Amino acid sequence: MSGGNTDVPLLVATPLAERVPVAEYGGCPVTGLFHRLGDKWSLVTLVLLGQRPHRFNELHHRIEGVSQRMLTRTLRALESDGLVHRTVFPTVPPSVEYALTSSGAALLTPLSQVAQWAVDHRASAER
Amino acid sequence: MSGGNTDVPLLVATPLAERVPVAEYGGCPVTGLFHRLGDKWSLVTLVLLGQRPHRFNELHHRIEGVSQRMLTRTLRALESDGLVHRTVFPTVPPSVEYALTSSGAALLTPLSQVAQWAVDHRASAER
DNA sequence: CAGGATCCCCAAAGATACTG
DNA sequence: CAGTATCTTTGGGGATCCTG
Repeated sequence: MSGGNTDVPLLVATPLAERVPVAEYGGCPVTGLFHRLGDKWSLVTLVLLGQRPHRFNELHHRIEGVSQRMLTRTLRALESDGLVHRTVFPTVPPSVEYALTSSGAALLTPLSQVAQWAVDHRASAER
Repeated sequence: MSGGNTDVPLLVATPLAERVPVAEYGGCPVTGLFHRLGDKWSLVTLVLLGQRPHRFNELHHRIEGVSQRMLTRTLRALESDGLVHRTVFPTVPPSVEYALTSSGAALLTPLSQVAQWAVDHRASAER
C-alpha cells in the first residue's frame, strides 16, 4: 500500500475496503452527524448556543421561523447527541437553560473549517 | 468587545444578528451543505472518489447497497454542487468517469476534521 | 455500460392547538 | 415559560423495468 495515508484522511472511520458495506443509514458516524446537523435548525441553534447559553424562549425569539415543536425536537436531538446540556431551574414559571457541552463546543471548530470552505466555494446547495 | 473573535468562528456566514432570519432551508450555506452531504450516499461517494477517479459501475460495486438510481442521483447532485466532475468517453459501450473537482478535493480536508471529532466523541447519532 | 422513467413507502418536517 | 399532542404534508429512499 506504499503508505499514502496523508492525502485522503479517514472520513468514514473504516479502512475503506474494496467493497464498502454501508450497513445502514449511519454506517458511518460522520454521515450520521451530517444527517443530524443537516436539518433545518440544528446548526443555527448550535451557533447561537456557541455565543452563550440561552433559555428556551430566547432561542425561540432569536431563530425566526422555528416552531416550538421543532425547537424542542432540535434541542432534544442535540442533547441526546451530547452536544447540548439542558438545565432545569425549578422555579415558577419554569426556566430552562441550554448550553453547549464541551463536546459541542469542540465541534464548532472543525465545523468552522467546513464553513470556511462553504464561503470560499459558495457551495449554495441551491434547490 | 474585547476582540474575542477566535472562540466561536463564523459558521453561518452572517453577523448573527439578535434575530436570525433563517430565510429558508438554505439560509445558511453551511446548513445547505450539511443537508446535502447528510444523505445516505454522498459522503461515502466523495471519499471513494477522493482515493481516485471511478467509473459508474466501479462505484456501484464498491458501495454496497446503493441502487443505480440512488447512485445516479447522488453523483448528479455532487456534480451540480461542483464537487464532482463527470467525463463521458464516447465509446461503445459508453464509459463515464467521475472524479473530484478541486473544490471537492479541497472539501475533504475540513471534512476530515469533522470526522476526527466524530471519532473522538463517538457521535453515533444513533437512531 | 450507464443511466432514465415510474411507482410506492415511510420517516421526518411542519402547522396548529392545548397544558403542567 | 416551556413544553406535549395530534394531524397533515413533504420528499428522501428504494424496487423494478426500460433504453441509447
